[in-house]
Amino acid sequence: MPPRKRADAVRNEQTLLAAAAEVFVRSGVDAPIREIAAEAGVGMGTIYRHFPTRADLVVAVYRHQVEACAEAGPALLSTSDSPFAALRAWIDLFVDFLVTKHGLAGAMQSDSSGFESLHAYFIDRLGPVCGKLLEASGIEDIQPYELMRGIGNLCIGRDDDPRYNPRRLITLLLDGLRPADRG
Amino acid sequence: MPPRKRADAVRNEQTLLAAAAEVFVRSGVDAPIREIAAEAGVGMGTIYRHFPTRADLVVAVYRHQVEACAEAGPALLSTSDSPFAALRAWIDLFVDFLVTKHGLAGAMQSDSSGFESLHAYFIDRLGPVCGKLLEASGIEDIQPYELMRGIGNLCIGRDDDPRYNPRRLITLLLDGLRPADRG
DNA sequence: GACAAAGCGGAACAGCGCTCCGTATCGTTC
DNA sequence: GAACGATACGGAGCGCTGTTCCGCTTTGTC
Repeated sequence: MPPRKRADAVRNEQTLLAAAAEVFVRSGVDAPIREIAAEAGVGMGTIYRHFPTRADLVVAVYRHQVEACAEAGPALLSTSDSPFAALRAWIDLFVDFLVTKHGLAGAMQSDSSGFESLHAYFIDRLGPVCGKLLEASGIEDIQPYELMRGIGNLCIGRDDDPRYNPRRLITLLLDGLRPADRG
Repeated sequence: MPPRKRADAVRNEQTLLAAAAEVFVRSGVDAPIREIAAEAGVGMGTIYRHFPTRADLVVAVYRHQVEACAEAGPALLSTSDSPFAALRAWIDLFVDFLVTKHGLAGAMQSDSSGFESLHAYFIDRLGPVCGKLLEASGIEDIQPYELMRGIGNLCIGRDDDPRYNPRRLITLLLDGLRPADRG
């Protein structure tokens, strides 16, 4: 078994998560590592030891919310009027999540350093959930990966432009998917 | 009237355009300025003098193709079976353009330095064209800005993943827009 | 208290955008 | 073709990033 972690290491990890959450809100998930280190009052080495890649840090900060989103899938399926309504509601949650975390949607598509595995994490955790909802809705025109990536892409960019509302486009997409005999 | 440009300046500008086009293909539109400078065999100062921002360079390289796309709008309208078919064909051209220029779709949404005005250029030049096509198709659910940005966003990301095909999603979007009585 | 082991800090290096100014080239004038 | 101002060029240098690496500190244990 692995040796128990030192107390200061545990403390620092918590401090870092709180600091990162704060900085992500203020400056987006692309914020400089130095800024997060400063906010936490630790050195950069400490960040890299606890979270080797940027994606690790982002995942750690948002893990609870991703988990909640994943668990909401089956729940919605059992409480909604129809499977398709559940799908719509779930996608609403997903979009809420993406648009409230500055730059997260962009980071997921970014091929720049540190973010590669973010994409994979979201797909791994939420893809199957989305798949169940699609299946229950009888939608076979599209795979979960493609739908989620498309939705993620539509959420990219500044959200302060009244001319662009990703939800409208996502609604259109979903309308295109809904077979005629479903609500 | 402005003084005539020096011969070496004209020569360099041409060299730079050719070099940038080459590098954009090889390394995407995010390629380091130094790489373009090296390819052209000039110093970085020369690039910045001719093209003060990155967007200026990108626009200069692709101006002809954007122009062609803009002019294709009215042409398609007069040769297609229906206005909606023209819209679809035009969007196909637009998507072709975006997916063949590595990173261009991403750059248009990028809020990072140098690319801000790219977005504006595309909207200014192609937005009205798209607007005409929407109008002729009788589509009032969506504005050209929103549609173009949505399409652009859907084209973001690596294009070597068989699981994700932006055209499928764009087709769905368009299906959602097509009123029942149109082809 | 002593002593590994674990963890920490931040200097240092590399890559990038962008500026700035000494130098080279051009076009013109005689 | 020589001389000279205007124009344009090159690239060193600055600031900001990510990332590594190692001497020093703290911790847990005996």
